[in-house]
Amino acid sequence: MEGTAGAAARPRRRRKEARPAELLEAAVEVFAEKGFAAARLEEVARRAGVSKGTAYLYFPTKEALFKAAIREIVLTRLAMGEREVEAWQGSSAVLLRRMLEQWAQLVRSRQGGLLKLIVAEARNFPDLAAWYQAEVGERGNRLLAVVLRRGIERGEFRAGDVEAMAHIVACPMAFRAIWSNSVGCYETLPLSDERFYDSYFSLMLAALRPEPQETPDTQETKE
Amino acid sequence: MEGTAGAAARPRRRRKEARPAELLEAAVEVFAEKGFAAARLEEVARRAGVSKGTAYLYFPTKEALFKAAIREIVLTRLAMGEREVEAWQGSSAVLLRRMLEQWAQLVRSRQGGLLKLIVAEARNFPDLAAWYQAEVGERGNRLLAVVLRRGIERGEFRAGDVEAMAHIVACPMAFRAIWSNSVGCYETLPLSDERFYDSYFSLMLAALRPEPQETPDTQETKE
DNA sequence: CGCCTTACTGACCGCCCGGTCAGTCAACCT
DNA sequence: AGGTTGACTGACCGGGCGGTCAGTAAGGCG
Repeated sequence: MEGTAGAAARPRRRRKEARPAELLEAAVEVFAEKGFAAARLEEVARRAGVSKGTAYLYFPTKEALFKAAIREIVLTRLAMGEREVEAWQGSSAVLLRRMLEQWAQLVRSRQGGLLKLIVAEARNFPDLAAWYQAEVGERGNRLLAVVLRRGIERGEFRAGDVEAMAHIVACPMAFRAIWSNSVGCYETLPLSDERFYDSYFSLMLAALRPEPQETPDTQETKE
Repeated sequence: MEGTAGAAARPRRRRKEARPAELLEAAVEVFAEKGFAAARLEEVARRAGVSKGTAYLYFPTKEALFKAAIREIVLTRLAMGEREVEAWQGSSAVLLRRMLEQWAQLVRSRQGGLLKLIVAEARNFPDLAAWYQAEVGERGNRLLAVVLRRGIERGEFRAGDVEAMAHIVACPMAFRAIWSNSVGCYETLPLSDERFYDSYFSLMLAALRPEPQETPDTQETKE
């Protein structure tokens, strides 16, 4: 926070402890904005309030800084969600909605561009892609699947291929995370947050609703 | 096709007509793989079976080639869809499924990485982002909305915020288009195409299904 | 068959940025 | 205060790539 703002006329100061975190935060911002290759280390350093040389005191290469930034920011978020799911007492629909809303909040934050960054650089950093898929993608999906399974057992949701359903339920959020931090940055999104989330939750809950007792496909075509 | 494959020991040939298209195709491939900044013009030229100098005979700068490639590839696809929707006679659910399947096919093609490319470079090329949003994103969404509106009028789908619903229905496809051309390139996707599409179609059709006649939200409020 | 046009080549240039390191000065110790 | 450490700086280097252009030969024409 401090590095980003007060870069002007700063007297040279020694702050060994705070530097790495400031650099990582600045790095995620710049990398998410420009992509790895187009990002300039001098700009990362400037936003962190130090000179380029300083960055190299803490990270040996541009690539190391890049990977450290992603790993650093990503962790510790799912753990919170996992704890909440375990402790939850109320209805599964509300739990589901709560989780998605927390994700939405993350998307709007400073680090919202992270998923886009991963996607953009996956083919240049296959090891990073594999790590992300396993450690974040799959783990998040498992968490959602737990919620769905719980809802099915309680009779709130209809049964089905739980993991696939979890994945598809997550897709609109994931897509919005990517889109609103790329194309949506310049062209205002055609769909307001409110309309998007209203329709999103209502469609997903409708999709998960148990089948009606009679055959579902339009016995009488109303009109 | 010819440029990509037979680059070895090619005798120098004059083919003024075919060059631009070959260069554009190679360009989309390389740009989608590496991103704009990391892509090398020499590699684009090599895949098109020519030398770097030749590329500059047809496109003045790297950026011009980049934008031409995207615009070229993107167009003429929606028009087909629009014609099909207009002429369709059968059920809206089948039409919807057909459209999504055609999109899925496009994603698996050589140009599948295009959406990922747009997303990755949007912040470096704001004008391109705006153009894409308006000319492709919104137009595609309008097309889907037409299908939904048709389904609602025929009593096949439930009413609602049609444009928002169209957007959300499209999200899983869009996300898969991006993901399978980035992270999914190296880590095999945890969900097979078959499972994904099965659950996708079934969830979306369930979401669009008209409300049951009794009050939808669990007549006895448990919890 | 020889000449001319021009599509095509690839060696070359200059800039830009990742990475280095000799020097500087803030902070702490005594 | 003076000395010492080591966090920090920024000028510098070298390589790599976007972009150029003088030269080469394919192909058409008389």
